[in-house]
Amino acid sequence: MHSYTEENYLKALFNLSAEKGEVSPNEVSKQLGIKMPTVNSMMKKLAEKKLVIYESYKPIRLTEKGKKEAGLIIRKHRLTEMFLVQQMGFGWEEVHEIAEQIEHLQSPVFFEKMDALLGYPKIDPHGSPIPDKTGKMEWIKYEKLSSCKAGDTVKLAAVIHTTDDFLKFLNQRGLQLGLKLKIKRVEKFDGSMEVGYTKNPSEVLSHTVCERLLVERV
Amino acid sequence: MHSYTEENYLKALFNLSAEKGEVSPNEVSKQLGIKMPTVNSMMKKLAEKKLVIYESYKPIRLTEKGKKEAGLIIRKHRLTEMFLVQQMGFGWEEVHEIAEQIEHLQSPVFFEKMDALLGYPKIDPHGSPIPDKTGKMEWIKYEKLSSCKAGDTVKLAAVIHTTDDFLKFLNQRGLQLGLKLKIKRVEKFDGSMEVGYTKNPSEVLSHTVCERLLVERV
DNA sequence: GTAATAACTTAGATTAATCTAACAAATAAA
DNA sequence: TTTATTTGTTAGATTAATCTAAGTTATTAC
Repeated sequence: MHSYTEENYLKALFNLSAEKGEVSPNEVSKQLGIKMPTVNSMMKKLAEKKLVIYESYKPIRLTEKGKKEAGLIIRKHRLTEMFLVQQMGFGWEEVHEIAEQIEHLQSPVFFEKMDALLGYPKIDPHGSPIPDKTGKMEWIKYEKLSSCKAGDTVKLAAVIHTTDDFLKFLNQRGLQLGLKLKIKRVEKFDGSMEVGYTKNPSEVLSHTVCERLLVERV
Repeated sequence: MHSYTEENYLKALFNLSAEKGEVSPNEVSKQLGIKMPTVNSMMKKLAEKKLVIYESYKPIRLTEKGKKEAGLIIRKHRLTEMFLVQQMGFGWEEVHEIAEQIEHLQSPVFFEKMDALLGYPKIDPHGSPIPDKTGKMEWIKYEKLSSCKAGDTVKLAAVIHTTDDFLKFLNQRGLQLGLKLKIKRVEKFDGSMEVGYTKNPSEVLSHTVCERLLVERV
């Protein structure tokens, strides 16, 4: 359908515009590590194909068609991550790079098989929602750990900004999805938190970390 | 390392030159569905990279380096086919197309994991040997069914020229690897054979089919 | 052994995706 | 509000992979 390259732009646009619904060429350029003039001409091309709405000096917006296409690529990415973890035994910090490649495969049966083998999962190994077959995706309304208070007990539901380093950091501390955390103390001046959980009665997490952990109340 | 395109040329060269050790540009052109001038310039490029030996109006030969690279791609292809059949439940007629894409992924860990999960298989689902980690591959010396005689009992060991149609033909007749066949009759004038096996006491196979089935004596 | 055919090569054009250099517009700072 | 900075655009070049058209070399057929 679309080229490998176009798919990567669509994905970047989808992720970057998630909050505001629009992105600047500059952001896309930085995200993909591609120079602005290249982004510019690609946006013209995607606009031709009715995947984005784009006018000079105005922000870029995905069309409905563009959102759908992007959602379907992200679906393939997240299904793949789930497959790599659940069926192949990879760690959650290892799967992103592989999924970046597999997401571009053109083979509906392959992804349908994955989906079926996994029992039609709704989330990926990091707790991010897997878009449905129409490309639509919805985040469950989790709270950030950073917005919780001392005394709260919560369950780790998702991780955002999942770089390999961050995931390894969590691995080292035995922090995984589903883990029940008791918030023991919140440091006012820097927002760091002391939490306790099964394997570790006292762990201090920086504000930056707490901002990246999404939790459910228990 | 090499581009997707280069990899496809290497694979084609490997397969086409398997018997004689050399190929003509014309054969490559037909195999890949690419016009001769394109093949010509790609051969110059691969010669630059020391992957092939090529001089005008002479046949093309892979260098040792070229054979190794090609072998490693075929390794990835066949490991993938095995994975798709054994771990994901695909039929042997469905896997080629998917493997054509996955073989180009750049992720050693991914293929190592596959290999391990499969128990380091030596053959793919069609009985073709999987090259080792150095790209080397050896065919076990099977016999063609067509070279057997009435009264022989053999075991189906591999299938060659495995088009989807042919594999579906075999599926319909319950012919699968490992199956024990008794040769009941060989028709002299057209080389067709009547064979019997568990599910089917009498099946007539054309000479063309018998040429594509490799067997071991039992 | 020449002529016809097939195979091969060269030359030059095209498309996709990228870049740099230079210019234009919008935003931020003074 | 003028200037400086950042952001965005245009123009033109580059590389990889392809093509068509035209010419060249081998091979096959007579």
